Amino acid sequence: MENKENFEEKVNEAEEKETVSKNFIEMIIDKDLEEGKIKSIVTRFPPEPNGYLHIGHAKSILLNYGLTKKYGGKFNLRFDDTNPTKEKTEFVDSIIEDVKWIGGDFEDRLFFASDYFDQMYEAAVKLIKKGKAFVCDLTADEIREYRGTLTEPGKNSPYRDRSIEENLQLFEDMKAGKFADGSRVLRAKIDMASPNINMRDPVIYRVAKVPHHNTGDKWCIYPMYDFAHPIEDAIEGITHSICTLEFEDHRPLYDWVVRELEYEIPPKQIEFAKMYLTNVITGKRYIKKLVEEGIVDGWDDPRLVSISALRRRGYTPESIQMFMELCGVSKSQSSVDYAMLEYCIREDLKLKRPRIMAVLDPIKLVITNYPEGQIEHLEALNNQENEAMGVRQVPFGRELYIEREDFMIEPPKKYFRLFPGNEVRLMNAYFVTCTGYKTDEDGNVTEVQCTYDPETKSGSGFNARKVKGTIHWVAAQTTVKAEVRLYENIVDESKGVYNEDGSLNLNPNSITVLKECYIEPSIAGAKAPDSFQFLRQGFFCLDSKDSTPEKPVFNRIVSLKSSYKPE
RNA sequence: UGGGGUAUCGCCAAACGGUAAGGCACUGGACUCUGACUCCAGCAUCUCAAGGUUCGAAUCCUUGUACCCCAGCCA
Repeated sequence: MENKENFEEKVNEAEEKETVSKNFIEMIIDKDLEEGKIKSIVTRFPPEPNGYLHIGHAKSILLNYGLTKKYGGKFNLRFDDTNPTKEKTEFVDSIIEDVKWIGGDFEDRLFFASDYFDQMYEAAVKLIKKGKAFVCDLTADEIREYRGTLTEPGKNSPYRDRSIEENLQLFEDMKAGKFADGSRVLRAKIDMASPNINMRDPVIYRVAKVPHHNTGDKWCIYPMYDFAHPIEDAIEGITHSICTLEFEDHRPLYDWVVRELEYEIPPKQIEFAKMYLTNVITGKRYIKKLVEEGIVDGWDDPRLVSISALRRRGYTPESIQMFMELCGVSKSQSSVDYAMLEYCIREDLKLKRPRIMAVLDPIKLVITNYPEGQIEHLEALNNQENEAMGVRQVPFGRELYIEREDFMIEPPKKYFRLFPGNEVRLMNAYFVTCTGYKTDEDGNVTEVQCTYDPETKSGSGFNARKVKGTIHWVAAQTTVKAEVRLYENIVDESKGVYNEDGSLNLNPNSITVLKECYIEPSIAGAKAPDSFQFLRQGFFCLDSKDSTPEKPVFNRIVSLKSSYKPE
């Protein structure tokens, strides 16, 4: 009796543990919903169009979008384009493409902060009228001096006590273009002695006679992030404005703006820790340099982790979504092992992609007892773990190519592949026994000779004897020639990311280009972004930039795991 | 030496006062027409440290320590 109860208790406990725990943001949302503060959630991804999106942005997109999927809310894409000196339409287009590709479905809710400039201007006027903002004539340097330091309070601007009327007039003049860039700014009137530097009368509007990618020359004054962002959020009815940790100090200012502007449903800023990945380069300065020096092939070089690079490398949106799910969300700064990303792409692709044979470093194998000129078509499963993917015919003949590393003249212990006298299985074909080999004058193996046993044909059910090794191959006559690019991490953290002089300690083997690879003919007709498992080697995709039907180029997305250790 | 954060396995990360989930990585073993996959087993007597409160502390209190962010008219 007692035992039975214990057992049931344990079962219940186990069931409880099945429920996935919520992250801290979901707890906040649950609470807000429960308390009736909001009826449903609205989130947003607010990039500034000043560059390409990378894996860190992917986390933000998927976090914000994922929350609205979970809670049945709405997700907006909003360009935070309040500084025309840094922004370009080119980036708007690439960001939209990347957000869609990664799976952030904003439906028809594509917005621009710049579309709210009128409302922001009105908001600024409202602050002035409340005596909560003033026009300041101090220069940028003077403002910095007046601001004080981390440990010393600042002091009030001499212009802080201008009358509301004068401020109103001056601000209107700023808008009318009567003042040069940098000559005057609008500042919030808060507290120059605040221990939080962001609260020391922050600048909220500046003059910049620069055309804007969206509003053209309509404006010559532009709002600052700290002022604009809460307004953008409020206008769109954002309930949870999720950003990264470095904005924690800005939250009091965010809340101040929301309060002074008296929004009915105040948006709430929540900060989470950025995603960092091991063994990758994300710094713009470094990437720019790598591009300029020709070390990488642009911002979408497959060794980089911009979204376009990941896409070109063969990562799928699903794999990246799985990755973000696995990583979780928290407030502790962390760096996720790149191996976790690799796990996700293998996991996503393993049942979805055909598994075919490709020889990357070919060496000829001649089956001396196989009829010359004969070509036989052998049936092969496209994916032995997913039979729905069907079968294909693979041509087999007397002359094949096998992987150079699958043959050794003098094998070490536990080497299961081909060596003189040893029998292995040619995958999808026959058992072959090595009978000899040829070398050139330097002793390099140029050809391996075997005999085959017709009884051992794949699928025949032959089981009179077994072999330890199975190797892949392609028939020499029908092969498709391709270039294959093998990638490794661009830096190795265990060896140090930086040299003593501050330059990057690059992995010299981050790319290996193999020009003469042979692939089974079923590959013909494939085009980017198609991807495949090359049996025993890894997952590969056609390169979207360089591959052509005449000269296919493959990128290695990720290798297969291997417990084989040579020696 | 101001303010704001964060510290739980090699790496992520749960646990919300009831006796340290899970994933990745790694290590064994089984299976195998991929040295893959899958399966099975192992992997924190302990939560930055030291005190304290409590029947009971990763969770509360005290005092420290380490790391991250902030002094743009950038976002």
